[in-house]
Amino acid sequence: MKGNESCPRRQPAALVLPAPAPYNAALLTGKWQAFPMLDPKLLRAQPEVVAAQLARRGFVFDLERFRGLEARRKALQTETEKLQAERNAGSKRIGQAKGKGEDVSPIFEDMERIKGQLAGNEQALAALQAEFEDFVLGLPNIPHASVPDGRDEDENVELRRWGAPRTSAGAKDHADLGEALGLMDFAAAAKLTGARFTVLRGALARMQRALIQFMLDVHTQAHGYEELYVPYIVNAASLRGTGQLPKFGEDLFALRNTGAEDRDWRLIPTAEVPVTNLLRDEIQEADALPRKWVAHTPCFRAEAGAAGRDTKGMIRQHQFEKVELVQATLPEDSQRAHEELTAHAEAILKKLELPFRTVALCTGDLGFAAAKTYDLEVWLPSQQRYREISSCSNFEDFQARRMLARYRHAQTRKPELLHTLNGSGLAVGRTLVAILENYQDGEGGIAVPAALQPYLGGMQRIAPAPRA
RNA sequence: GGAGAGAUGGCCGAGUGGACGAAGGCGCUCCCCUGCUAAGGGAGUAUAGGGUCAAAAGCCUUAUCGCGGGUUCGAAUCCCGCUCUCUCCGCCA
Repeated sequence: MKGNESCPRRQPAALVLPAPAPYNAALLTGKWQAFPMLDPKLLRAQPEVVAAQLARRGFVFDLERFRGLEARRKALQTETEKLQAERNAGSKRIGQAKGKGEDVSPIFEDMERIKGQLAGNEQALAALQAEFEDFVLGLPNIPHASVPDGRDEDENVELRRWGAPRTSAGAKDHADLGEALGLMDFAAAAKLTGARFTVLRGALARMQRALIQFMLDVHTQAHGYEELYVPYIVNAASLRGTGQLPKFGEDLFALRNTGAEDRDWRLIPTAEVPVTNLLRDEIQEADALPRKWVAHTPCFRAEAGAAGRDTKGMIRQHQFEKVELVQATLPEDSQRAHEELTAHAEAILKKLELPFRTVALCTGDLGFAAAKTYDLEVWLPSQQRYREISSCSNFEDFQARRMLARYRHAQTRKPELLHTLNGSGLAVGRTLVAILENYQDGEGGIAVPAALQPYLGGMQRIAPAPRA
């Protein structure tokens, strides 16, 4: 999920950010994490550092508002807790006095006063804490130090290319190819539902299923992931855990008639949500890490802000299939795991012999929850350019903090936040698109990638429909 | 969908409105004893916040016994609503 849309890229001239605070090595290379960002302790201790780091990705951190909220919270909370302590002590004294048969009426007078003050205070504090939480939940993750600075996708950095792209003109796009084969039907889907859906038939429907099977097999057998089957409907707590809520509710399909008034169920936008949330409120033993999970699910996205983009074909749909990789690691291992997970996604493209490139997203293009992201972009001959087919991100402790996903430190035996990562391995619909376009034979037929043939009963080519 | 039972710490399990963040047991950690793949003895062992501190330690403090409300000076305990789990009936892939 990209969060950059809602992050203003230009700062108003009136707002002058303080000079970045001196690089605090102790804070940034703490006992178990390189970037303990959005840690409330750091937020309070050095909000300017947070502001400066978030500014890298074009996010304006409202220092003044934060400081105001924080000052009010501190005063109110201290006072409220003092009153609570008085009340608790008073109650205890009543119990003790009664046990000895003493008169308790003077204590009661005192309690009456405390009770009155507490009622108002507790209400005000709850409201203030809710406001504070909203503010903090709206803060995106801090880019990792290795993420290149930049404003938008034009400043992403290409890391490597693989394969030889077909640069000759005349390649048909996947929608034309699929419709000509009679195996891809957008009109039928529009009748059934509306725009941005697809009906696949025959060999293409089967090829999509084969791709799912193929990807799952590679990741479970060659890359060591455990396969999961998970719910396609999740609750709000799960969406908050991975960062989709509260900020990106517009991108999600919400369900009605769920059987309970206050039940807030949504269709998953990615398997990341149910899979990563398995860790929510759990403490892993250190030797159980890394956890490596792979799941195939359909994904549902409202595409609220995408009107007019990629309107033709299967590139941007409300419903698509994806095979998702998720890892949970020790903090010190997440950087290495990120490289590894990206390589696992790349392996699928290589086995399918699809030309692609790997880019490092710049700070301005990073998703809301990500500290660092590599996108894999596959070559689409009809567009003569690379298009995203996988996004592999390291979230460090950002999701873990929201989810309270922890592990027990081997030495200290204390619970510590773990790191989470995920990546598409791959987006299946777009993989199908890429195969159609890259394997078109110029006569309306589509060759089947060698790696996929065993999953299609040895089929080597999808032949064009006979002319009527 | 109908009827009933339940939810307490890593696990099992006790808990009379007041000394309960919670007996006891298991597990785990450390120590002692023991010449030995055993047994015994002792100590410790929930989590998340806030304050203080340059920081850590420490100290002070709040909250948490499924979740949310309520009664009360005081709630694991009483009342109401909800969620989940289990059993039986019905329906169903």
